[in-house]
Amino acid sequence: MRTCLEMGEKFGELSKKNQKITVEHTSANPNGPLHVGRARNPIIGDTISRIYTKAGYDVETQFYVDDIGRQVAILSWGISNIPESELPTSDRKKIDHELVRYYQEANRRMEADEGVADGIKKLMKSIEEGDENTLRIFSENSDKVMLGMKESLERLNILHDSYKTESSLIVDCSVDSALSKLEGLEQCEREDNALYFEGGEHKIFLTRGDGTSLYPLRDIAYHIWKAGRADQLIDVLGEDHKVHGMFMKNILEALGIRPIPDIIFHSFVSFEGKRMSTRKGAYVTLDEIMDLAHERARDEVLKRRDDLSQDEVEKIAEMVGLGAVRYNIIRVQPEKPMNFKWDEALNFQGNSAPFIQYAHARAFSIIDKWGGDETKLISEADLDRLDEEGEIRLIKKLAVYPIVIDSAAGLKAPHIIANYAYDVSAQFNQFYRDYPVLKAEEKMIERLALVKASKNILSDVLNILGITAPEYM
RNA sequence: GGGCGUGUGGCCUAGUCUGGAUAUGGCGACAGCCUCCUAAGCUGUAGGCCGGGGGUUCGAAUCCCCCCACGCCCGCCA
Repeated sequence: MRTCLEMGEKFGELSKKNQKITVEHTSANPNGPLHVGRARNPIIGDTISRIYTKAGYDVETQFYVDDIGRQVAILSWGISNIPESELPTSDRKKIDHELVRYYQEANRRMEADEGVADGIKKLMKSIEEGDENTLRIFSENSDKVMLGMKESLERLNILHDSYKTESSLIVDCSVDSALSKLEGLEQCEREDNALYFEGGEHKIFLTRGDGTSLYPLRDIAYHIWKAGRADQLIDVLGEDHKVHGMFMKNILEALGIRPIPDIIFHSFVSFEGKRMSTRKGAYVTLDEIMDLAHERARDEVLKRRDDLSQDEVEKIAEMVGLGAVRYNIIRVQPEKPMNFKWDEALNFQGNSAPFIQYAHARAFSIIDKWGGDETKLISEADLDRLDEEGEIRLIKKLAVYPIVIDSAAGLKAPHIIANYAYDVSAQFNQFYRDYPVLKAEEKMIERLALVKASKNILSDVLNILGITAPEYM
């Protein structure tokens, strides 16, 4: 515990590894707003990045933008061919919400009308032929939707360090160079001039018969590119990419590329038993749930505080509401299926973010009321005097923090951090109930030191979860 | 049909890699606790043949085999 106090926020930080890790996450098709089904990916990716940073690695997070794929082609066709007057009104004034209407309507028309399908095919073809005008249109549309997604992610405290567009891999010939490497592989063969990789009983097609690239090839090019810039790669992918991921690793291995990515697969968040779909418009958007969480949190704040300014109320509502959303998703192992339920996502009690935030606020409040010199706690406290059961239990809980970081990183299991945060909070709340601090007959300094150490860890662990630690709530 | 994953009280969940003693918590329900540092808290009660069956073992939620249910994938889409 002395170490914990002396190190402050640095406690739990593992030795510097001098290793660069690139974490790829989110990488959602820029065709519309992020929905809750997709939100699991960025939350896992961002948390794992923060865990690795804490574990001593140099982490870069990256969003792989599919700006030339079919989804953007459909979106672009819609934007160029459908007048806004033929669309339903947008559910909110936000660029990704507005543009997704074109995507959805284009999908509808594509199914009903072969001419539309052909139009979209034509777009795909010209992008593959390197038509600069089409590329410009695609990137513009993709950028616009990305703007909206970034805004949503930022609100959730998720920022990518870099973005890599698929088109850039074609333009700089990374795809061509990957292709020539692959052609030399004995597992690669051609069928009607289309190159494929033979893996078990599966054929993974890398190019079309006309020589244009397919997603697996471009993804390999991307990973070769990434491998040249990092010591370790982590990808966060949905479970629908399992086969793809496995073959990509095999292919990279066959090419002798290193590092091979470690892939964290997560299952989807379904809604009312069904998978969410951007195309069909069957989803709850991330924006929607963030707004609702904020509102719910505001109600809760107002229920118990009448002494705060409106500004303060809104600030707390944002911290608490969004914390609840992030926590609810990260607390469960990635591979477990989740069924989205409003009352769980907006749960503010028990195993939830507000519970942890509340413990932090309590700890902060004690230190704040005391108002002394915190640095003195380290030198003046005789920590051996903290020998009562509840004190010892809390100290032990705090002490394992570095081990928790290490195993969460090693197992690539962000939910371990969430569970730990809950455990510390529960233990702190029991300590809070059983042992007076400021009114302690003796041991006040010692207990203050323990409160301070708890507060440090709580705020640090919340930070790893990307959740704000409030000073009061 | 094949591959991968998931299955733990009414609901959600930890533990499964690395087997160990009465299986972890939460929500909900019920019963309590604010003259005392924030009750978004705390305490107690009820609720579980750990999907089913077989096996390995002194010992299995955990390892092996079979089966069942659910999800994802099985395109010259991504």
